[in-house]
Amino acid sequence: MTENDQQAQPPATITAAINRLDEIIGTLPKRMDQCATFTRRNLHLVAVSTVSDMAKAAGVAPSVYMRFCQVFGFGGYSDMQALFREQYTSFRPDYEERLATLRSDQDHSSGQLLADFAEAGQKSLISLGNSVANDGLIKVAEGLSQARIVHLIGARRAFAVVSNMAYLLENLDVPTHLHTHVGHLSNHHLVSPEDAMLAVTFAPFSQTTINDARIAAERGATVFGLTDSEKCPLFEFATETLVVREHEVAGFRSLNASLTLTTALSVLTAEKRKAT
Amino acid sequence: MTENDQQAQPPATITAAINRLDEIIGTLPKRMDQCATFTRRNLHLVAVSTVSDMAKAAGVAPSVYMRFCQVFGFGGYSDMQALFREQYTSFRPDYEERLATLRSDQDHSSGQLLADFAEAGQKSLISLGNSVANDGLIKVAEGLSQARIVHLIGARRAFAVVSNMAYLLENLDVPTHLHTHVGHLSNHHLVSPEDAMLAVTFAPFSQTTINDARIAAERGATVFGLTDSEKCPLFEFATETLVVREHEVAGFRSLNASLTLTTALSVLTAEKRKAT
DNA sequence: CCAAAAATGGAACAAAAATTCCATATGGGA
DNA sequence: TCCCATATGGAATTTTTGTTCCATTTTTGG
Repeated sequence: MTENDQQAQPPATITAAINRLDEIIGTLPKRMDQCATFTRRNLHLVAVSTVSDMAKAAGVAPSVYMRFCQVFGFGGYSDMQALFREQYTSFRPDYEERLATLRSDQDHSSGQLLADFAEAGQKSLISLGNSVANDGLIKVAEGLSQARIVHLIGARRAFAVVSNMAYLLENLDVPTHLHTHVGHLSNHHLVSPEDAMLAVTFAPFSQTTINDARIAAERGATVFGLTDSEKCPLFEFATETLVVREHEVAGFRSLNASLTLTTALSVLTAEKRKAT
Repeated sequence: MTENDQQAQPPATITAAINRLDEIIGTLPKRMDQCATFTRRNLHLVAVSTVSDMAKAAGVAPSVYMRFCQVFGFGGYSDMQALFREQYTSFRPDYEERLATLRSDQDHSSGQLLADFAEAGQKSLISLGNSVANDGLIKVAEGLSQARIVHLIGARRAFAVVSNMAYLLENLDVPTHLHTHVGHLSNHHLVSPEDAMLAVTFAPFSQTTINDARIAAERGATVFGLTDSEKCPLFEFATETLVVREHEVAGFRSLNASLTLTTALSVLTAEKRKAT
């Protein structure tokens, strides 16, 4: 009634909550401010934590955190948590409706598609863990780490894989050359016997990639391969070829396993390189 | 003792849990199978739901869902939930520690590193289920499908994402231009008001990407964004900006969620385009 | 430096959730 | 068809969590 009542209505959205937090931080008593600051920095924890968890993490008593929720405008912790949990569930069709979807299995229009791709990605990552790639992975990392320059080549679907690896290796201070064929320059002369190449190609295999890899091998470089099939021509001349199995949705293969593998490979390579 | 005891030890990782789910689906009694199937498709809900929520959503009694958790190998729902909540909290406390581990530890040179990255990928894909608002995805797909040309731009880490999307869209017969700055040509004149652009940039944001996107917006094109932070400058002028949360291992963020999202987005865009 | 007001932390209490139990239903072999 | 093993759903129980209360401490203004 006076004028400075603690905000009566609670924030209706996460954005509003963040704004309000930024407003009140600094204006609160010590312990309450700890609550506000901690919460501001760990918004993602609210949805999955209990009051005691939050209070303990913020370094205050549960009752203080409780009161903080009220000053914040909520009825209590449960109300505040509800807001943060909402985002995980609200935009989705109702539970019952989802169940129907789950049965009919025909709906491809909305989030089902995204969920399907996510599922395919998950399966790819499981296969990756189960596959025997580990031995080979070490060998390839070893080989790449000893190279003067690491040459990366991959076309079409494989290009995202090699370009990501080029980015990682550059950040890890490993001399890298990403072959792109810009201006139809093939850069074969760049490859020397002290170098190593990683060629990535998935079925149906890119003739250009195979050719370039073969030429690199002929020039004396160590060639490694990454593919999704035992029939890959790289097996004919590559020192070591890794095979990843990607799952697919309606003909669209994911890249999750390949990217995860090459990320690990990049880090391993950089580590081995520093170790020598 | 006989031979077919229900698995005694619970899955220790998300990957193991998904794997085990895929194994047992189909082998369980009707209601239990509903639990398994629903959970498999809604992994992201476990962390923020109660048993009753999950049971109701799966269309079974809470006690059945409870028993499902036990057959699954967990002591109860709480245990299972703990595994899924871990991902929200685990990376908080000792990020430093993990980095140190990465440097010192030798035995991760085996498959541990790969397993860690795979695990991070799984978590990213689960988060994808709740971090991206479904209607945002639809809006972007809608916008891209109506464009004369789809312009894609992304630098550094984001480049793999846009180059993959360019590959997909091309195969789906959607006119696409991937901006690459080869020869320092910026191609601004290519962008017309009938076009749409998808700009991808992750923190710390690429100034070039932001600039090009802003210029495209000024030229009248519809600009959409994909990023990993609410602070992304794209929010200032983009029509719609999607946010994905990627998990990381020792500072290396995965790209799984982003790639999965853009794959779904590509397919959706192509579908909508054909529908008109 | 003192008194009043505000803030704090712990313990008590209430609400909600997880978990178990048991009576009933269901399905598969004799 | 009947019986037995197994599955199921709802209600009872236990545990955990949210919330409030109050004595003690700290801060603020005179």
